[in-house]
Amino acid sequence: MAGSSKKSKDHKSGEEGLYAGTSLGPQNLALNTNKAGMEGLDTEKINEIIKNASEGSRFYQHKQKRQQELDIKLDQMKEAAKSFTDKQIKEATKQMDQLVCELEPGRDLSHTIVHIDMDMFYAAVEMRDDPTLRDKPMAVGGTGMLSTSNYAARRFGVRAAMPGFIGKKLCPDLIIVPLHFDKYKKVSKQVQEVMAEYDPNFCAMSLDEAYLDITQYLLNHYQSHDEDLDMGSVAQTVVAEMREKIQTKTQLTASAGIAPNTRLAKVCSDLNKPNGQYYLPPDLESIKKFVSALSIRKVSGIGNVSEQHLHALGITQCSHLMEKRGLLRLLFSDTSYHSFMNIALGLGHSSLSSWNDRNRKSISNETTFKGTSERGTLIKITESLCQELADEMDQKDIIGKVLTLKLKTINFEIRSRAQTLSAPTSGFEVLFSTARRILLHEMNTNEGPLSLRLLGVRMSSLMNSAEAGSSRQATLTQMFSKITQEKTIIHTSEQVDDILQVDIGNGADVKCLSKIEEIGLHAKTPLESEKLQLPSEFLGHNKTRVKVESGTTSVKSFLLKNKESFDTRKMEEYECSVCSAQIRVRNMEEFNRHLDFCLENHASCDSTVKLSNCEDSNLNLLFCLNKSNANCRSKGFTSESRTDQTQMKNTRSQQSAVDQDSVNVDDNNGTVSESLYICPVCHKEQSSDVGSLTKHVDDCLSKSAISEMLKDKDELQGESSKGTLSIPQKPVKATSKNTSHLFPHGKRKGTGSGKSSKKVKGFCNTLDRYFS
DNA sequence: GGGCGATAACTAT
DNA sequence: TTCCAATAGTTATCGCCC
Repeated sequence: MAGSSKKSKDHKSGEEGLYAGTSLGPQNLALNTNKAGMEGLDTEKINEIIKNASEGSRFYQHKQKRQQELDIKLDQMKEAAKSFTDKQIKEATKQMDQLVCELEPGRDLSHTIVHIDMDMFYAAVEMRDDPTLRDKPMAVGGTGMLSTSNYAARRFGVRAAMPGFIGKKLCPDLIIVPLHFDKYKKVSKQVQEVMAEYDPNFCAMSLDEAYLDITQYLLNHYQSHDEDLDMGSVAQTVVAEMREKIQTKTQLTASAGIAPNTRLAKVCSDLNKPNGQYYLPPDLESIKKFVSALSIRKVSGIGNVSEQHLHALGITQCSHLMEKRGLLRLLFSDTSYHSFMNIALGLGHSSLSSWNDRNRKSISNETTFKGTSERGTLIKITESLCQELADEMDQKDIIGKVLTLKLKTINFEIRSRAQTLSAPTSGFEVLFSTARRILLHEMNTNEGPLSLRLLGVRMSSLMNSAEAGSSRQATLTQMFSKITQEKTIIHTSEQVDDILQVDIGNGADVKCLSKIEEIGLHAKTPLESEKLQLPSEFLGHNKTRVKVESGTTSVKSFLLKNKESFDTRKMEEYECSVCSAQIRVRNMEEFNRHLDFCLENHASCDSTVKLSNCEDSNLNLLFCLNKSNANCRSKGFTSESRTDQTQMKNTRSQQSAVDQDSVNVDDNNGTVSESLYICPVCHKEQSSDVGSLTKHVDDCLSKSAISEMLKDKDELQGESSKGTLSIPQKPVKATSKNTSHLFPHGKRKGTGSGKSSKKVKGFCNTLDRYFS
């Protein structure tokens, strides 16, 4: 990064806009020299080469645009900074002093935290295995992107996260070795074996990086025997010994930082690289001295953008954070200025337990490809991404509830579109149909053809599938047993609206449900449980939405008794601008889903009638079934009325009522190439005869279908370990596998505050990761 | 107007 | 010639509801 270069302009004045607008190109494209072995380089020359190699490209233009946007923000921030009165700054400084008083007592100097970082790990492994590479500039990766480089290459400005072709421009003799992950994993395991001797609960951050808390080790091996020992020296000896063991075992060197917390240990490990270590004594005086001289960019969590924000205020080293604390308080969000103060004070995690307890929050799969706008190709890529993601989730026993599709246009603009599924799943079918629907919607609503170079699928709101599966299984089992007992459930299409959703936590707010399968029974208090005649295991779900079936006698009587307190929403009718049908919905969200569906199907295949497998495909179908909507039918929407079967048969050639996920879709034009009928309720393949299908749908929605499901109850339990539970439209994975990895539902933290107009918007970073 | 869920966007390594 | 990844975590913002 230019910020640490002696020759770069930003060193002249922290108030200047760094490289922005200079002949060296946008600041966000400048070489980041914040890496061991990259000190004292001729950054001006290197940046010129980078600029020449990139200029004119879409990537360069994108970076320029982003930098211009950032520059505007930086200017606004500087203006705002100037506008504050002395009184305001004084007051803010006082508030920050108060914050310091609150933070300081949390300082814990009793732990000895070690950060181990393998030197140029991937490159070192390759050099070890091929001695001819040792004295030559080399990097590991591909022409697309380099993962790491050796020190000889770093002298030319070649570093990680740099495209290979730029590396070649900087150093024509650069040797690029492809990645061999299996090898790195093996070596990493060897390193971890050594670290485990010193702290069995060490926290691996990646293949080449880990934190250890050696406090207990020191106590066990040294302090308990001799209380007069200089524990600082002992810690250094122990860490040196550990590094030696690593080297003996792997023939690779490691560097280490020893400090009272993780933040400081991380900074320290970088100071004497390669093959060195740095010890920061656990006393306030040493820490304050160490931190105040520290460049802000050396702190983990402060990257390019954060650095530019701070530089704009004249803050280049950590001591400036303390000096300008009043400004920081006035300009940044609560989260940000809290983080800055923690950094300024040299605070961080002194225990690794909270890190070890971390749960995965999301899992994703993405790929970059040659830019294309071809629908079929993009759908194929999406499909393969979903398949891989589903497999990985199955392997890890995870299911998720929110699917996010990430798109990067050929101009490097990134978009993400998320959809919350009605039930957590890892099922490929749901993932793909949802991702595909989002993709098609984006393509249809984009101005002009949507050309993409990257697609990604991400699942979040994760939970452990075994855990979720067993609880859901219990719920369903309970539900079925209740149904068997009472035998009063009536499910016909007309009675779908009778399925109610009771939000007990909010005082029995009953809403009509459209989906019969979305049933989960929970009660908040014993009284509510009693009223609903729910088994005790449904207790304790605070403010949990309760979805009940009106046909269940006990529930029904409860609902009737309390009828007046329920606010049953009315359906409203809107005209769909795509299919011109009058659509009955409960809210705009439902209507939007209908619109999405119509847009997708109308645009992708005019003459082909399809039923989307979108979340509300049942709903869409039911609306149309009930309304016999001619408009829908004529506009390519599955709308055959069951009272109009003749007409439906006439449209059979139009592939009525098919589920896209289960038919062969010719992805090049989005039309259905083979006729297969899938029941939209139970998702099972049905006879290709439309009349039979219609009857089946009727049956599926009726009592007999429920009875059939009841018969399958035992089977459901028995097959739970096989995976997908075939409940209508709810591919919920119900596995009985045991796993030690628990994934409780990732609960969102409160939303950001600090909405003052003078706050710098968009300043969000991961600083707070380092504070619990 | 605060709490909260859903979604988009940003940032880091 | 090529023309800048993959993965994950956090924060911002909006809209709904009470």
